[in-house]
Amino acid sequence: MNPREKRILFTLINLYVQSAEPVGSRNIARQPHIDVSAATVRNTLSDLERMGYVYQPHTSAGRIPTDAAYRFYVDRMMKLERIRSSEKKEVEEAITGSLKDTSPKVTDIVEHASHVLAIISKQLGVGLAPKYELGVLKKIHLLPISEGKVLCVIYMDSGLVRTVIMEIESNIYPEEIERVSNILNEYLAGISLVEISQSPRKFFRDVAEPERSSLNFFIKSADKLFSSDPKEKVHVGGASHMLELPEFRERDEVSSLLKLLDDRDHFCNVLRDCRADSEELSVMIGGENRFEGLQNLSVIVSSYRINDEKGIIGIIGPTRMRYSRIIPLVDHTASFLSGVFNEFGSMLER
Amino acid sequence: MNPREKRILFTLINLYVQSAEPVGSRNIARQPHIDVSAATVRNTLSDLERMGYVYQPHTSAGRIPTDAAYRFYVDRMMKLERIRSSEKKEVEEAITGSLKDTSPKVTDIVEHASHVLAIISKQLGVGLAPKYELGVLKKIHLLPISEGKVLCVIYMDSGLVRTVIMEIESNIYPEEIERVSNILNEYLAGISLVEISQSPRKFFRDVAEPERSSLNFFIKSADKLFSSDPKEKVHVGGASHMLELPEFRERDEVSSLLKLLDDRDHFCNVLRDCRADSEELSVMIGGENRFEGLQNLSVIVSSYRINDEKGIIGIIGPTRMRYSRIIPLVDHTASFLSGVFNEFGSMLER
DNA sequence: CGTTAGCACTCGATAGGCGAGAGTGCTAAC
DNA sequence: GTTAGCACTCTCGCCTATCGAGTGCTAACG
Repeated sequence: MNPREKRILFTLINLYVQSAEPVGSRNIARQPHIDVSAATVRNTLSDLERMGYVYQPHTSAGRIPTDAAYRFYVDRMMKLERIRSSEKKEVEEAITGSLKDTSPKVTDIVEHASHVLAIISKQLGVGLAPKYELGVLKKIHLLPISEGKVLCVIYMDSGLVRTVIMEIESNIYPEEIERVSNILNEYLAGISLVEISQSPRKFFRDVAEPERSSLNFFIKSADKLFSSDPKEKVHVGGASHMLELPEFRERDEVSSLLKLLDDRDHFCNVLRDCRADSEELSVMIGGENRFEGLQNLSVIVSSYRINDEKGIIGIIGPTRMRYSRIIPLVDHTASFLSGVFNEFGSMLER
Repeated sequence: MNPREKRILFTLINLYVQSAEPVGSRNIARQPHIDVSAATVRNTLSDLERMGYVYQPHTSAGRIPTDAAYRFYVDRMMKLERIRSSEKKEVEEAITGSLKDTSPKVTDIVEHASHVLAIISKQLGVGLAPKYELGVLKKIHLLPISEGKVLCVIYMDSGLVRTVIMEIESNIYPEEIERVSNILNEYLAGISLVEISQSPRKFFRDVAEPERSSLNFFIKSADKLFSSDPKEKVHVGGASHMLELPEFRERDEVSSLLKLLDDRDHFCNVLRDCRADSEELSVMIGGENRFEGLQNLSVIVSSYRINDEKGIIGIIGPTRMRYSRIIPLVDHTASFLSGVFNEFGSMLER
């Protein structure tokens, strides 16, 4: 692609992002730094169309950028804007503010963060809490609470704490539980929860009787204890802003958006899919998304961290989006979240 | 209202609920049990209009029932249908199925229940977890977990257990915590959380030094411990079905629906408002709802119980709704939920 | 006197026609 | 290689005509 083609494509994308309407050659020629006539622009546009960067909704309409054009724009053309200080402040205050809640939870903080992203970007804000079972176990505490029930307090290396109620046979004595508790800590500390839940038995090979058989009640429930919630904690919000955008004038678009909102489980997969590679921030444009409801949408997500546990935060909007503005916004939000969790993570419940 | 007017209004409502289109006199006259001519029906319709039970969207269109008509229908005319056994089964399986999850939580079960309601009714399913602070404290357990942090396990009379991490000054010794724990149990068992959080001091009037001053760290955080989550756990789902309904052909309707979905907090208030009176099941029709986004929607909710704690479950749909079918559905779901919680409540985390 | 048939009238929805405007591709001149 | 000019295309909004569903009113009927 030669410099002029680049310049013209760049201008076309900017104009289309602003107006949401097919951009004509005259309109492009009028812009600064173009310095050629509309006719020349037309020739160039025709070339760009053959290369697959623009298309016409019908003959005798202006051009619209394709997904490929946005991809090229994001990878090779745009210059990221500096995040506006007012927006930066807004994000940071939302996150630090949510720390002041009664017993702030990780999920709640992530929810706040995704909410503020939705507001600022006027698009769909999404947040996914970290997969807690990727973290490493630090300590485990068994606390008999009633006949046949034990409260199991799981301390993660990251400082997170989670409690689970476990059912056991009622003929197990408190002393036995105490003993089991000690063994567990001896053998499981420093192991990630995934590993433990996958094959709990293998860690206790060299435990002899009678401790061995006491362990059984624990092993039975181990997969339940350490496997992830069946339902991941995902938060989506800000759909009402999206409705204002011209791309949602058609019912079908709205419909596929709502379907997305309804099916949380699927939604989680979509997000995880976007983050399958391990770069920090990822941008999926239109058809690059596997899920069909997202064909006309772009997903901009970044991961934040609580020690070994990774979560996802970002926005979803139409492919026609101010990438150069939104990307720094999402990026900053994610890294600020990581920072906060790094500092205060150990005070948080899941 | 004379018998004929009643009969005609009844028929009109049924036809309108089916078709979503203004109902004409000929159409009514054709129906069984009417046995008068279209002209007579027209006269009657004119009377019903003067009484405020029907209206025309424009002259020379058929009639549409008003909110008042639906109210009359629900209160005085309809005969509740028997819940279909297939639907009954669906509801019950969804709820009992969610009990088999890893460490099932009350909120998750309620979410499942509201989800299945959404599916069956093809409308918006809503579920609100109980306000846990209305329940009565049974026991409290303080567990030092690290420098300056105490895990506080709260056992409710209902069998629910909740854990909160509390921060304390780091110069408090484990033995002191133990002592405080004993005092707390002595003085607070059997009291509802609301009461405790409102004025924690008053319960410890006759505690003398030195225990007295040890209690201070607890009293300071008491309101945090026992007050409700700042954010109530509400679940809404099934919006995509709603979009199919003809009432959502207009953008405005969709827009107000999405606004409702976005503002969870407000939404909780709306639901609580519906349930302000303490009847079991309540039906709010269109304009009877205070919140403006609900003017064209009906809310059918019922409360379920976990001992002293009350939650809400139900559906939201257009005023044009099969009340006689939906009401028993919601009713059964709520009472089945109560039954399940009554039986298994003590095994559940919040 | 309540009920009914008949009729004129109203109004929304639908389809077709028309002109304006925006934009293109092509050609020929610079 | 670039540009001006031009014929052509296609959408969009607007207007009009037509159709049909439904009403209210009136007069006749039992």
